[in-house]
Amino acid sequence: MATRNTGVRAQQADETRARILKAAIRVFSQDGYSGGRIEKISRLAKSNDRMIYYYFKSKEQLFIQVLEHTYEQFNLAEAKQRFELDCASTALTQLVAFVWDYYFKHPEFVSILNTENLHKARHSRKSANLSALSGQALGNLAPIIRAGQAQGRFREDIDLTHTYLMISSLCYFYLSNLHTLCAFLGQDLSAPQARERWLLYIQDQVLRGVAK
Amino acid sequence: MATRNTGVRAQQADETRARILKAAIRVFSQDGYSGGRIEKISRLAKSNDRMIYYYFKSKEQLFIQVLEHTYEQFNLAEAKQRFELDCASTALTQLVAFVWDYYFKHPEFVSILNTENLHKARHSRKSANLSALSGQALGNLAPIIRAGQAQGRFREDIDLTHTYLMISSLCYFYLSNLHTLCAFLGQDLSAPQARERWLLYIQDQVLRGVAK
Amino acid sequence: MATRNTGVRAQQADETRARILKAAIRVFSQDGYSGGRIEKISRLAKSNDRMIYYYFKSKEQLFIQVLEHTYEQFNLAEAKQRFELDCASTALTQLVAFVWDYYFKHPEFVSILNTENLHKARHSRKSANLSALSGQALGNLAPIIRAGQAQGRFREDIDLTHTYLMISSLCYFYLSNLHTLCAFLGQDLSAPQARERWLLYIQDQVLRGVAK
Amino acid sequence: MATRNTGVRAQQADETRARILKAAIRVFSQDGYSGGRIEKISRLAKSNDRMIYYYFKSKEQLFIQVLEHTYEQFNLAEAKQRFELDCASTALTQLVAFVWDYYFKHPEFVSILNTENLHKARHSRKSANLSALSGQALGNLAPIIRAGQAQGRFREDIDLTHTYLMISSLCYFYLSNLHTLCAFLGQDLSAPQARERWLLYIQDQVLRGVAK
DNA sequence: AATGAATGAGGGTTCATTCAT
DNA sequence: TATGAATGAACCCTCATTCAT
Repeated sequence: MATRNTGVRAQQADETRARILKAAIRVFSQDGYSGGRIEKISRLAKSNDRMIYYYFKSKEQLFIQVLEHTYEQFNLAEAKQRFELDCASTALTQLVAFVWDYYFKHPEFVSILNTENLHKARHSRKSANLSALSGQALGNLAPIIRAGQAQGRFREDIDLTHTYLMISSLCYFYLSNLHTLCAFLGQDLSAPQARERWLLYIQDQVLRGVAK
Repeated sequence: MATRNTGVRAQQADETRARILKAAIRVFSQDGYSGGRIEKISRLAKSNDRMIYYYFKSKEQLFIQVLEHTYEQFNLAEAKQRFELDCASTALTQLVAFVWDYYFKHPEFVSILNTENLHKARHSRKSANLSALSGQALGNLAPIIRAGQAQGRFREDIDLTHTYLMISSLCYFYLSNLHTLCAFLGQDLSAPQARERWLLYIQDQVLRGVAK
Repeated sequence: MATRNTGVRAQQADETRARILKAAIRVFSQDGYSGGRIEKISRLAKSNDRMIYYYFKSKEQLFIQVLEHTYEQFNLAEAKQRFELDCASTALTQLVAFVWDYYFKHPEFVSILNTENLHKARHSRKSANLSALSGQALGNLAPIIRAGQAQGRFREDIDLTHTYLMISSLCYFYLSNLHTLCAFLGQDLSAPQARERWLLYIQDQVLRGVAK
Repeated sequence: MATRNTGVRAQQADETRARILKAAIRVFSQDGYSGGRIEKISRLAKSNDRMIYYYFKSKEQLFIQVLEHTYEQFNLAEAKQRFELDCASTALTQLVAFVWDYYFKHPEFVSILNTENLHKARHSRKSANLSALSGQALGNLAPIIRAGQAQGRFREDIDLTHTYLMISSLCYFYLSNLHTLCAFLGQDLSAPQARERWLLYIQDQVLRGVAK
C-alpha cells in the first residue's frame, strides 16, 4: 500500500489515491456495495470517475481495497494494544473496552463487514492480501486468558475462540443493529449513558464467563 | 395481510401478491435493497414487473412490506413459545435455543435487518405498522427472569433489556458475520458441530450472567 | 351522440359515458394528447380505466370523440346566435364579441385545437362526423357582411374567409398564447381590464377592415 | 452557446451538443413535450440517450434549452431587420412580411410556443435566461409607428402592444391552425397562392388599423 | 497525471391495453 | 354493467466503464 515514490507528482498521485480510498470507505459504508456510486466517491474525493479506474481498475477492486484497508487498520490498532497482565481481569476488561471503542469510533468497519457478509465474503475471498492479514485475531486475548488461568482466577476449560466471539458479539451487535433496536425496543440505545451502561454490563458478563 | 376476499379470482390475486412478497424477501435478503432487482423478484415470483407496482406501488414500499412481514413472522414465532417456568434455568436455556434456532432457520431475517440498519432504519420509520409491532420483544424473557428470581436462582439486579440484548447479540453476530469470521479466523464456524458447540456455550454464558 | 335508451341502467351508462367524456376533455386540454393519461381521466370521471375502453375502445377514439364534441359544442353555440342585421356594424361587433367570449369561456376548445394541430389534424381526418360538422363556419358572418354592403357601409371587395380568419386570429391568439406573451412582453394580459381593452380594440380593427 | 473551446475534441463535443439540440427542436416541435421521445432525439442526432443527459441533465432541461434557443433565434432575426423609415407604411408592410415569413419558415417556433402554452409557460418560468431575452419585442415596431405619426400618416392614439399583438395574431394563427382550418373550412389554405393572398390581406388590414 | 466525451446495458417505473369474471 | 388482475412494450434515466487526448 505504502508507495516509495519520491517525486512531487508521484506524491500528488498518492494523495489522490488516498483521497479516493477514504471517500470509498465512507460511501460504501453508507450505501453498501451496490448502492455505492462511483460518481459519489469521485465527487467526495474531489477527483473524477476516470481516476478511480486509473488507480483501482474497477468498482469491485476498489471495494476489495477498502476491505483490505479496513481490516488492516483494525489489525494495526489491535497490535498496538498492550495489556498489563499482572491482573488478568483488568486486562480482559480493558480488552473489551478496546474492542467496544474501536467499533464505536469506526462505524465504517462495522458497516463494511456487514456489507461483505451480505455478499457472503465474496470480495474477501478474491483478495490475496486478506488471508495474510488474518490469523492474529486472537493474539491479544490468548495471553490474557493464560495469565488469568496462571493466576488461578480464570477457569481452565476456556475456549479462546468462543471467548473472542462473545466479546465481538456483545460489542458488534449493539452498534450494528442500533437503529432497528431503537425502533423495536422503543429505547434510545444511542444515548451516551446507555452506551456506557452497556459497556459496563458486557465487561461484567465477559468476566463472569471466564471466572472460576 | 389477512384478506376477506372470497372469489376464485381474488384468491389468485392474493396468491400472486404473496408470491411476490416471498420472492422479494429472498432477493432483498440475498442482494440487499439497492442490489435487489425488481426484475429478479418478478421472475422468481413467476409474475412480471408491472404486478409489483400494481400491488406494492414502488420498490421502497415493497421493501417496507418485506420488513413488516419479517418482523411480524418473528413476533408470531416468539408469541407461540411457551416456557415451563418451574425451572427458570431450563426455560432460559430454551429461550436461547429458540432465538438461535429462529435466526439460523431464517437467514433472511438476519440479512434484512442488516440491510435495514445499513439504511439507518429509514424504511422502518416510514412504516406505520412497524411501531405497533414492537414493544412485546421482552414478553417472553420477563417472566422467566422473574421466576428465576422467585426461585432464588437468579440475581435481583438483572437488567431485562441488557439480558435480551446479550442473548440476541450472541445468536445474531455468529450467524450474521459467519462468512467474514470464517475467513478471518480460519475456522469453519458453519459446520454443524461448531454451531452446536456455540449454542451450548452461549446457553452457559447467559446462565452464568444471571446466576447468583 | 344522444342515446335514446330509456332503462334505468341504460341511463346510468349514459351518465358514466358522459362523465368520462367530460373528464377526457379536461385532461386532454390540460395535458395534450400524449400527456393525457387514461388513468387520470378515469379517476376524474370517478370510473375506472376499463370503462374507457368499454365505451370508447381506445385512447385515440376517445380523443376523436372529444374533438367531435368540442367542435359540435362550438357549432351549436354559433348556430344559436341571432344578429340584428339592421345595423351591420353592430352585428359584426357582436359577432366578434361572441367569438371572443366563447374562446375565453372555453379554454379547452382552444387547447384541444392546438393539440390537434400539433398532430396535423390527424385525428380530425379519422373522424367521419367531423367533416359533416364543418362547412357552416361562415354561416353567421356572411349575412352580416352582405347586410353591411347592402347598407353601403362595408366595402364590396370583402373576402369572407379572410374576414372570418381575421376575427378568429385576433380572438384565438391572445388567449392561446397568453402565457408566453405575458412572459415575453412582461405585461399581464390576463387581467380583466387588459382583456376588455383587447376586445374593444379588435372590434374596432375588424370594423376598420370592412369599412368603406 | 458561444464556446471558447479550442481543442479538436472540444469542438466535436460542441457539435454533438448542437446536433442534439437541433434534433430536440425538431422532435419536440413535431410531437410536443410529452410525446417527444428521448430516444427519437438521440437517434436523429446520431448520438445516444446517455449523451442527452450528459449535456442537458434531463428531458425538461433539454426542453428549456430548446425554448431558449427558439426565442433567441427569433430575437436575433428580429434584431437583424432594418426598416427604411422614410415611408412608414412601407416599413410596416415589410415588418408584417418579416413576421409572416419567419413564422412560415420556422414552423418549429410556432409549434414549440404552442406546446409551451399548453403547459402554461411552466418551462419558461424555470429558465433564468428567458426573462433576459424578452423586452425588446417591440423594438422594431415602435420606431415605425413613431415615424408614421411624424409623417402624419398614422393616427396618434395607437397602442403599440395592441398593434404588435395584431400582427402576431394574423401571422401566427393562420399557420398554427392551418390543419384544423383546412379541415373545417374545406379550403386548402396551405397552397402558395392562398398564403400569398393572406399576406397581402393582413398587410392591408394592419395598415388600415393604424391609418388616419 | 489527469480529464472531458462517449457508450451499452440495465435500472425503476409508467403506459395503454386486454383478460376473465 | 362494471371491475380487479394481468401484461408487454416503452419511457426516462443512471450505471459502471472505456475512449481519446
